[in-house]
Order: sequence, then structure tokens, then C-alpha cells
Amino acid sequence: MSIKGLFPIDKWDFKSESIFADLRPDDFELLTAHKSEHVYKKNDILFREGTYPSGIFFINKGKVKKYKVDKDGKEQIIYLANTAQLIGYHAVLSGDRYPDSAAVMEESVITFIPKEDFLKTLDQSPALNNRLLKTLSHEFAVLANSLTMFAQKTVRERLALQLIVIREKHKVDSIEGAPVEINISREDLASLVGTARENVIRILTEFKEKGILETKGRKIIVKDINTLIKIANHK
Amino acid sequence: MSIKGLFPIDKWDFKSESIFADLRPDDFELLTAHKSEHVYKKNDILFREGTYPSGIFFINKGKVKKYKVDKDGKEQIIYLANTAQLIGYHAVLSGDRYPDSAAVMEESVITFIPKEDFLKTLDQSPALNNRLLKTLSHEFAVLANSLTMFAQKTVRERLALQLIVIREKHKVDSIEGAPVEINISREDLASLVGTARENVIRILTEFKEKGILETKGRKIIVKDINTLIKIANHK
DNA sequence: CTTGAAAAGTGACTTTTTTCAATTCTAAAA
DNA sequence: TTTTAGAATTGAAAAAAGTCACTTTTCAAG
Repeated sequence: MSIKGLFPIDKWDFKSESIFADLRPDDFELLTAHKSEHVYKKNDILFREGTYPSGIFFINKGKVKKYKVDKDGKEQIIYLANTAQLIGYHAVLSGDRYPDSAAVMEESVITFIPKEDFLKTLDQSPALNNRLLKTLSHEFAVLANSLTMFAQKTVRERLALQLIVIREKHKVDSIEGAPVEINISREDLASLVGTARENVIRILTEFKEKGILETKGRKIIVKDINTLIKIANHK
Repeated sequence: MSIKGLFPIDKWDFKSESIFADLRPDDFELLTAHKSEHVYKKNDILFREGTYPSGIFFINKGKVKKYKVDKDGKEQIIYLANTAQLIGYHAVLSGDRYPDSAAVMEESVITFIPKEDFLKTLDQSPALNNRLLKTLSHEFAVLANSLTMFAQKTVRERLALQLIVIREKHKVDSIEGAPVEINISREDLASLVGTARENVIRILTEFKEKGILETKGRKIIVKDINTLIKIANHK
């Protein structure tokens, strides 16, 4: 296997950030009783919008996009999830179908936990309940923020903002000290920003000319984060 | 008092839709121990983005908008809440500040419940926990949908969609059989759709010319909901 | 009734974004 | 190394949305 620096389920971070932070050992035992681990290739689909969930997914190592597809097949990315994040639990909790799809953006190792185990653990663990309520409320606030951004910011501002956010996320998986290389297709970037691919390219070119960033093949390296922040906040 | 058709807290709907549906009588007792009821005038503010929450609000009768304000003072409405809905609980759950503000859109009767009572009830009621997790997950899906709409639909399509949604919400408070009168300022409508007031007015004029709707003073009456649906889905 | 302030509406113009039709580049397979 | 399909890029033109300055309407207080 070509993947280095795994985040194995047996060593999940029990510190504050994790959604399973307050889980007692026996609850954790119950939760992971029937876990299974898989290596997914780029573009593999974890789940599809409109289907019923069978469980939740934990990203041991990799990148996953959550997205919706409209009638014309145009894709809108809602969220980028990275190493050590949990996805697909909203639908399990709501008891409804998946509201969006999830696909792997690069080779990734992902642990699957059947929904029965997740729900059973939830039943016996008030700590997990509290943590989930907190997480969901927080996620809601973040999404409300995104909504405002989409409604009020120009494409240029949104792109600047997304570059900042993605760069921050990429930091988790990149080598300390080295410049952070943003590795994302122009198509996905456009889908995240909510515009056409051509538009993204034009603005990236402008940023390049201004020395804000450099490209190395398809990769983007931010050179001047401060100007990027200014652009994102302008207006 | 000029308000008719109240939805008093003592008669909260215990049926499936309510967030307090599964609450046992003694939990309900604890929850409402220190409730207080107020009549708010149009434009009164319930809470402001960035402040810490002191409790939750139940709309006995009326209309409330949740919104965010950007650096230029431009307002973005996130959600319209109506009679029998609960608002302001996200911040209480996340333990953080309010992510948005809430203001009353017309004279409204609202019950306030201190956060201590809400959290205490939450502690002793697994039913309320489950219900909230379900509600939050669902709300998340709805918001994700809004986000996609903002990212992919034109202003015209978004306006058509919002008119349909607002009309549906107004049904709750209007007389059975009578045509539903949508009562919202062009400014608020623009803020909801995420565009300039002038744009909204132009599109409304177009819809009027095509016989899709009529206006009665400031009120909007939808005449041809099917065409509106077609416009909202076009593309 | 008046009437004045706030809200709604109009028109001309600018800027932003989309669309379409090429062309060039890149990375992985042969 | 060569090949080649998919991705990235560019240019030009059209469409959508935003802005500004101004007029008209509405509604409620006097």
C-alpha cells in the first residue's frame, strides 16, 4: 500500500477535537465492534444522495468531498473532509436518506461503522449525545456562514477565501515547514466556489500575475496569504 | 392585544412535528418552570449575532427572521421562522455565541425559556436528545440544499423558489380557502434571495406581466403556482 | 382627509459572470 | 521516449446582475 502516515482507528485521537473525545472505553468497544477498513481509489464513491445510509465513515487518511448534483449534472461541493474526520452520520441521525453524495478525491483509507453500532453506542452514551449536539450546532453555524458568503461575495472573493480554507486543511497532511501545495482540480475548485471552471482559471491567472500564488503543474502554492485574506474580506 | 389565533405555550402541539413531541409531562414542567411571554413589535430584535445566548425562544404567534449582517451592513436572511417554531437553540447547544441575529417581522407573541432550564431538561430527557439530533440533522440537510441553490440558480429562479416557500409558510397563518397573501417587504425579499432590491422588483414586475402573480398594495398574491415551480426548476 | 417619510418602482449604465469555441498543456500509459 | 486523453487555458461575445440617480406610490400619523 502506497499510503504513509495513516490515522488508524485504533489510535483515534481522544483529545478535545475528536467527535469521539469523551467516549468511555467500553462505549468505544461497542462502536467499533464491527468496523471494517478499506482503501479507496480516487473518484470512488462512498455514498450517493438519495440512498439510505448503512453506516458512518471515518477517514483514517485521505480526502473526501461531499457534494450535490443538480438536474443538469452540475456538481456543487458542500464540504471537503480530511484525515481524522467523520462523515455520513447526518443521515443516520435524521433517519432519512443521504442529503448529499461523498466521493474520494485521492487514494484514501476509510473505516466503516455499521449504523446499528453507532446508534447503539449513542443510546448508551450521554457523552456522545452531547458531543454530537455540539458538533451539529457548530456545523450549522459554519454552513450558515457559507450561505452568507455565497449570497454576498463575488466569485473572486469566494475563490480567495476557499484557497485560504483549503490551504489550512492541506496543512494537516503536509510536511511541517515545507510550503503547502494545494492539490485540487480546477473543476473541483470551481464546484466548491460555485462558478464555471473558466472563471476560476482567469482569477487564478490574475493572482499569479500579482505574485499572490504560484503553480507547479496542477498544484497551487500560496505565496502571499495576507493579500489573499484582504481580497476575501474586501467589500 | 391585537393578535388573534395565539399558539399558547400551554397548548404546544405535542404531535409529531413539534420539537417537544416526545417530552414527558414532568420534563415539560421542568422546561417551562421559568418561561416568560412577551409581545414584540415589528423590527424588535430577539438576539444579536456574536452575543452569548441566555435562552431559547418559542414563537406562539408571529414571524421572525434569522439573518447575518456583513461588514457593509448588508443583511442576509438565513431563515424565516413562523408560528409554533423554536429558535435560538443552536447557540445554547454549541455553547458558543449566536451565529446570527433574529428580528421580529410583524407583531409577535414569543415565549422565552432560560437556557439553564433547557439544558437541565436536555440532561434528563433522552427523548429530547434524540429529537434534537434528528431536527439538527434535518436542518443541516435543508441548509445544504439552500447553499446549492445559491451556488447554482439564477436570481430569477431563486426568487421564484422563495415565493413558493414563503407562500407555503404563510398558509399556516392564513384563512382556509382564501388566497394566500404574501406580506414581505421588497427589501427583505431581496435579502432572502441574496440580491439587490431593484432586481427583485424587476423580476416581480415581469411575473406580474406574465400573469403569474398580482400585487395588492405591498402584498403579493400568487396566481399561477405551476409556472412559478417551472421557473424555479428551470435550467 | 392631508401629508410626509419610508418603501416601491424605473431607466440608463457599468461590472461581473457565463457561455462557447477553440488551443495548449500535462501526466500517465504504451 | 512517444502517444494521447483528459485537463487546463485563452479569447470573444452574450447574458445576468449590480449600481446610481431619480420618480412614484403607499400607509399611517396628525
